[in-house]
Amino acid sequence: MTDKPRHSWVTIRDRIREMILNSTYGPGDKLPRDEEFAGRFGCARSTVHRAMQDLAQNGLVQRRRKGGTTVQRDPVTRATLNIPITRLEVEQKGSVYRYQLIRQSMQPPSAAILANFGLHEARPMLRVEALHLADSRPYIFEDRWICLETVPEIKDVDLTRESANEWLVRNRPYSRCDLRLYARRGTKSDSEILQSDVGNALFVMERTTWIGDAPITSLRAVAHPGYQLFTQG
Amino acid sequence: MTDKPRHSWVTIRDRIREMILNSTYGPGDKLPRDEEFAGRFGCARSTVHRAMQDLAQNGLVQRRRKGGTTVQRDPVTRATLNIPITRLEVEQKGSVYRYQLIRQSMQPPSAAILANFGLHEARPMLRVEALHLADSRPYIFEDRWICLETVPEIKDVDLTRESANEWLVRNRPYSRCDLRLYARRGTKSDSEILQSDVGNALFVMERTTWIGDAPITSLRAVAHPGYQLFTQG
DNA sequence: GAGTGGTCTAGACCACACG
DNA sequence: GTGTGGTCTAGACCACTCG
Repeated sequence: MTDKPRHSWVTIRDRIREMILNSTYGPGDKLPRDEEFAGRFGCARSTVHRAMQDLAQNGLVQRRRKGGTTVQRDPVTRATLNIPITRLEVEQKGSVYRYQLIRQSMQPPSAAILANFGLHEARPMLRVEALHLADSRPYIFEDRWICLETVPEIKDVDLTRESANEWLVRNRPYSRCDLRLYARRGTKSDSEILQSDVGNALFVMERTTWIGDAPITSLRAVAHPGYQLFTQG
Repeated sequence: MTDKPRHSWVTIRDRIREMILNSTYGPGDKLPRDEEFAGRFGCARSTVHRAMQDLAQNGLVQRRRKGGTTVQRDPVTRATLNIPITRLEVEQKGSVYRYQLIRQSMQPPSAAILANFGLHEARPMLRVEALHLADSRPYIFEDRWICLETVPEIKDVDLTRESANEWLVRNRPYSRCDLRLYARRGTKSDSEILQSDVGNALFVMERTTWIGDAPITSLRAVAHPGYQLFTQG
């Protein structure tokens, strides 16, 4: 039955948030300086800073040096997607995972892939097409390009045994990730690979990653009909 | 041409990340204590803490009191989606936004909505069906339920003028948001509202929000064919 | 130039989780 | 119990940016 410490940054955050909610400070308003809040709450400035850091991260306020802290005028809904390794995703659903390499070859990247990376000149890349299966049924088909300059070791990996997805996630942390999600009607080619009806609604995820400025990989993953992507757990 | 301060937490973070990348510490390995790193780098422990906070947030390491810091065994790709107010999304694309209220009524929530909220008993809710248009073409159709106990003021809002989306985002910050994304074939009803062909692939976003434990709203938004959802800018 | 947030430090204590 | 991360403090200086 212990109370929350009066000066915990969580408490401070909730108090400030409460003031925003009850319109003590409305959208676009400037909040008091951190130091002012610190004095008012009887805590250290750094505690207010920690609270503000959290509010800013959740998009409720905006902070600028000299400009101060303002209540976000047009809040955005922020949601964090956790995209696990496909094998683990399948296994966590209690299904048996299987993986199948379809094609693998060195290719000059298509214009679309170059655009994803924001590159102006072609670089040597490895293209890998593979299918992830759950209980022997097609789960996700991925068409992936890997930059050989950034990831030369990939040439020595046996991609018939381990998926590029898994190897990369385990061995090549990225510093930036672009994501694009959309729905698409299944083509004849989709239907053959995913064993689904032509014209079915398919969920598509396009993902491009970099380490620093160096491109790592860009892929289009097409999921089986019925696939859903969630936030959190 | 100023160098980055030797003890900036960003520098410390990059150094630690580098050690993880070059396999000084591999997946599952335990990292030295923060204090150990601090001594090694010649900085304060809190600086190491700040660096670790960032690495943990990006899913590269996992931290536990007493258990120490370990390199994440199965990294997850984390992507943050920014979902703006629909009106702003449309306007930022340079299109003219229009909004159309289709239906509005008090209704007992369906079982699916109750499940979204994790509620066991029905509560009074307002159901709002509305269409967002871009350049007079259907953009997103939303079917929304709003909990009247949590948001009683919504009864006094003129939803023919302002969308529930906009009013809620501006006036009801949330503390928790669940998101579910998937693709679905358009039904006859979809095709009429969105003026698209029956059977088209539609992108669906289901979103449920709470403030504390109190349910705010739960909605299903169906986008026009061709809609894409991005990360960041 | 000057005001505000961002960071770094050194030290203290707390809280959780493992043995 | 005990070790580790989490937090809080007080103070100093830095860096961005607005006027």
